[in-house]
Amino acid sequence: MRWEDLDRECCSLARTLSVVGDRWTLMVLRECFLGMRRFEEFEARLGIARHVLADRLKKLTEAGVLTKRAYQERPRREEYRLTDKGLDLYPAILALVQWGDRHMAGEAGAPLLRVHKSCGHAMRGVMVCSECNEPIVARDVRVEPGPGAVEGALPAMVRAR
Amino acid sequence: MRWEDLDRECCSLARTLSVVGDRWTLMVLRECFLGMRRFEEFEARLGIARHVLADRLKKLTEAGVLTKRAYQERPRREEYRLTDKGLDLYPAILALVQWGDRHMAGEAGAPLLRVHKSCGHAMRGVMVCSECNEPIVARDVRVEPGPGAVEGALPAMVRAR
DNA sequence: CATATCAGTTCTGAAAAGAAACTTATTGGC
DNA sequence: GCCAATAAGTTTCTTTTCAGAACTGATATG
Repeated sequence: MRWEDLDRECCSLARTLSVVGDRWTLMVLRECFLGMRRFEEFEARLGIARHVLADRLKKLTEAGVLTKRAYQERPRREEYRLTDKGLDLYPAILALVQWGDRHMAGEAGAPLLRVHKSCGHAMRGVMVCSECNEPIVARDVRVEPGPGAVEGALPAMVRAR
Repeated sequence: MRWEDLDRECCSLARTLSVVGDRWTLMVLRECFLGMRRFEEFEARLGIARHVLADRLKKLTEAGVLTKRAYQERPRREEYRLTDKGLDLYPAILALVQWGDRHMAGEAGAPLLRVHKSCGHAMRGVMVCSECNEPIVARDVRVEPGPGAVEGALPAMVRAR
């Protein structure tokens, strides 16, 4: 299976991974969320091979996650910014970071704290149910075919319920 | 840079990605959250090469995300289950899936619906602030050095604030 | 006019993935 | 007893992708 074909799969995770399901891509996005915008910033901070960085920035731009805009002419220099679609990835990246804070940090603790500007507190993100506002745990969620479901693509245990 | 070294990086995202930052790994975890446990189930549903699957299951087990347990002796057959550490990845995977539902689904809509068993409603997960319970958007979060911070590892714009 | 900056591209060897056959242990049918 | 089937891998071989380093091109600076 080629990863480019994943965007035609009937699975939102596969479709998402066809865009961001790559280590370097996610690391580049982390830098974007920390305010980085320029090619050399990404390179210096990540230690990524330049052609891989160029490739990831191009793909993210084509996918509409980043936009490329000139920040100066003569010589023309471009920078990359998150689009609204890109900014929407924040919960996913925050969830991954928090899992690392919790399960992969040493005794020292989390390397970064996040402060919610609007309330002023150091915070964690908590996934809650849009309907009852209670925190979500995996065992409390059941899956059903949705409007975009394709026959045969669901696992037997989902169909059976 | 080798990805195996990422777990020693001073960045929780890098540390997380050293464990789950691989397309196949995340697809395997999706199957785990859908209730799959056996080697052949993973293989049949994902179309993954067998030695790649064996490698990912081994790494996830070593990382403590899955546990291997025999579901029968003679012949001995093993299955893989999510540990608590693995179940903790649910918010991250849900966030990725929902991004796909929102930005990558066709006109047909999301392939799956998720039902919150405890309240009975079809739901989305919403990332809210642990302190004020308001939904989190990227622009509303500021980063500060945490207890596990390492000098020089923070971007200039974080140090400057 | 040599050097520096920034955003890339090109080249080459190494690592990882894909496809398919092979292995091991055991049960069930003929 | 022998053959096929099942499940969970392992091995082998080929193709693709990746990492590292050097090179390019437009412009500004000393």
